[in-house]
Amino acid sequence: MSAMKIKTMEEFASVSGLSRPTVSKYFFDPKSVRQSTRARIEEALTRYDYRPNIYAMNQNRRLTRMVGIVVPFLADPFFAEIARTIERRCVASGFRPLLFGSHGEPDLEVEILQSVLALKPAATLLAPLGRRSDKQAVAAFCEDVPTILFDSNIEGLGEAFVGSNNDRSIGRIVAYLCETGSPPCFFELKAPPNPNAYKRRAAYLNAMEALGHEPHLVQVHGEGWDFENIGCNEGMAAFERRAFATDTVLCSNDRLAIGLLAAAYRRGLKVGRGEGCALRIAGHDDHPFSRFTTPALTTVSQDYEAIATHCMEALERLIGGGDAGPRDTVMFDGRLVVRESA
Amino acid sequence: MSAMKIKTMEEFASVSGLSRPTVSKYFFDPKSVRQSTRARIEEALTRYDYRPNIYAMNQNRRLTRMVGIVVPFLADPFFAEIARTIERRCVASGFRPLLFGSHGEPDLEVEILQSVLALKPAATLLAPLGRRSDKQAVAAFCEDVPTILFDSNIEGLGEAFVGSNNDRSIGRIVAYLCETGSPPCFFELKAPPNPNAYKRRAAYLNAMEALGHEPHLVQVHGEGWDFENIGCNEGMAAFERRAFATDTVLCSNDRLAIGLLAAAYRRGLKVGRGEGCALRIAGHDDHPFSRFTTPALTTVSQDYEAIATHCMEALERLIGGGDAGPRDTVMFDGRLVVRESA
DNA sequence: GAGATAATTTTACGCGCGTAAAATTTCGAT
DNA sequence: ATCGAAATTTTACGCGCGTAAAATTATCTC
Repeated sequence: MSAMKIKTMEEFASVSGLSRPTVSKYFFDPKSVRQSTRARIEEALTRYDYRPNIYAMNQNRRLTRMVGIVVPFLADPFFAEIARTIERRCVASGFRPLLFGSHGEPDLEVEILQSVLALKPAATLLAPLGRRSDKQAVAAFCEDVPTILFDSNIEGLGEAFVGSNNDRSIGRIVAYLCETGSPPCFFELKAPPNPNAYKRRAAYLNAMEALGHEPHLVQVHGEGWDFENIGCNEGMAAFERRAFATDTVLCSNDRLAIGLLAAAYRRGLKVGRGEGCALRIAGHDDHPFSRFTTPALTTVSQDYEAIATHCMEALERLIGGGDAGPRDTVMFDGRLVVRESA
Repeated sequence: MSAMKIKTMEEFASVSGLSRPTVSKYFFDPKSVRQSTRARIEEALTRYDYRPNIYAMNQNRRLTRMVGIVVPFLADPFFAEIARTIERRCVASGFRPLLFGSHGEPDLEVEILQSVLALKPAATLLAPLGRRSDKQAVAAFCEDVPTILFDSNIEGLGEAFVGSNNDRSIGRIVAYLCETGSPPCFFELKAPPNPNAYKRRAAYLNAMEALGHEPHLVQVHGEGWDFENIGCNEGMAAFERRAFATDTVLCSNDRLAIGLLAAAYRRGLKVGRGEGCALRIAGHDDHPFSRFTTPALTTVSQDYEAIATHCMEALERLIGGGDAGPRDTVMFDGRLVVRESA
């Protein structure tokens, strides 16, 4: 490796004895230059470690291989996990993912979309904030960048939506809970940030009605994404005021359930479905750590791999095929994961 | 808002009746143009929603306000949390953070550093993979970009290191555990990915020796960052073979502890320091979810806020002051967080 | 109101790279 | 060895923007 630092493609072309555009062609597709030319470039590459500036490339390439991935909250393990899965798939398909978290803030989401736009990505996978999103700004972004929505849908926006069928997954776990014990109450935020929560509430009400049980919503106050904390504190308060009409609680998501589990423990309530248990608690999402709660959390697994796979398929179709076709909406069924807590 | 879409600064300058460089000056510093000019631009800004392309800006600006933040694994809540804290501080100080996770892969870390370099960031905050990092590549990066290492140190690299004093925090919790019950065994990976783990092991051995107790390392096999899983499975096996010489276990980090907590539960071992408890378990880091385990995890809190604050201070000093000064190393003391598990 | 000086804007060029069109080279067929 | 088509490389220009230097405009004196 030579000591001389090569910073630009011009310099690198010069030391390989070629013109810059030829080198540029090589970096776009090594097979697009003559074999002997390729050998010269690759020989130079062993002597100097040069790599093209990706942002300068993106500025000019008609089509980049960049993919923007935007999620509402990266410190939420659910989103961290799904983002990780999608990122891996992107890399495997030869794309360059760039991950952003909106920190739950609509303004930041808009700003992120602006800077994703500046990247000229081939496409973007967006899990919008949802209710709080600046819909106009998101719509404007979708005009300019082929966008696939995931996790939470904003009707009519983007080329596709990939998510989970809350209706069916909540229906399934409600049915399971009713079959194996008393019908569940539903523990949730009164004004949740994520639209899925609304779908789940509706799904719970439907499912209970269909099974002929009276629904019990236990709605607690709380803002933001600090779900475990809300679940724990508000759960304690709910126990205090005997808010749960039955001994079974279905939580709107696993993070609330983890909080409620902690609250139950503090109240001395044994959770589970065995002998001597005072309470059953279930969640939704199959959060990466739900397997390790004590007791392990019964939940509905969102199919991370299937969602990621379908996102990538939709993405490749979007990039490959010229005609967009109608906006397609795919919702995967959750898988009931019976563990110890319910 | 006019229907016409403004894409470039040229276009925007044209509709504001000015030349592009004037507009460029405005966006660098609104006060740098005449008051009347500024008014014209801002009036135009209300009619057209134009924003400069940040990547094109970065390509040319002598100094950008970009800050690269690189962590080894974003799906680890510890890193997600510290990254979030630092990101917030960056935004508050008027920087534009760009967050990357290496997915535990040295190759990806190198690639990320390459693309961070292309961003021409004002500085970079890097939590390196550590043991598995390509040290040469990291060193080359540090030559080109003012870099502050955090969480895990690579001696001599970067302008500063900000982290936790493992020696003192492990010393503190070992002392606490010894005072309040039997001396702890130390539960860890045999070949951990993160260098802090080695420091903690050494600190444990030191602390035990200083207190006149015989140390007991329980080292388990496992690769990667799936710590809860390793902690649970290997913890089960360790219980099986009675690997823990005492009834107290200090885990190398909270994620292992969360796994071990799950293993103990499955074995029917009651964890805590009260009556009828079979085992005490403690961790290290004060992982965001450690408050919500059952029982709540006794641990040592890393001072996220202090680390983030000092990172930003070092960053501003680095950018502001011309002379770098000697590499400064700051290590914050952890805070003993006594909860229920030990 | 003319001339000098300071503040501001514009011109001209550059950043690192992509890409269409022109120029060159290569290669097979004669 | 010669010609022509195809493959390849180079020339020339553009992307969206920053910035130094030149040109313009505003401000101040007398």
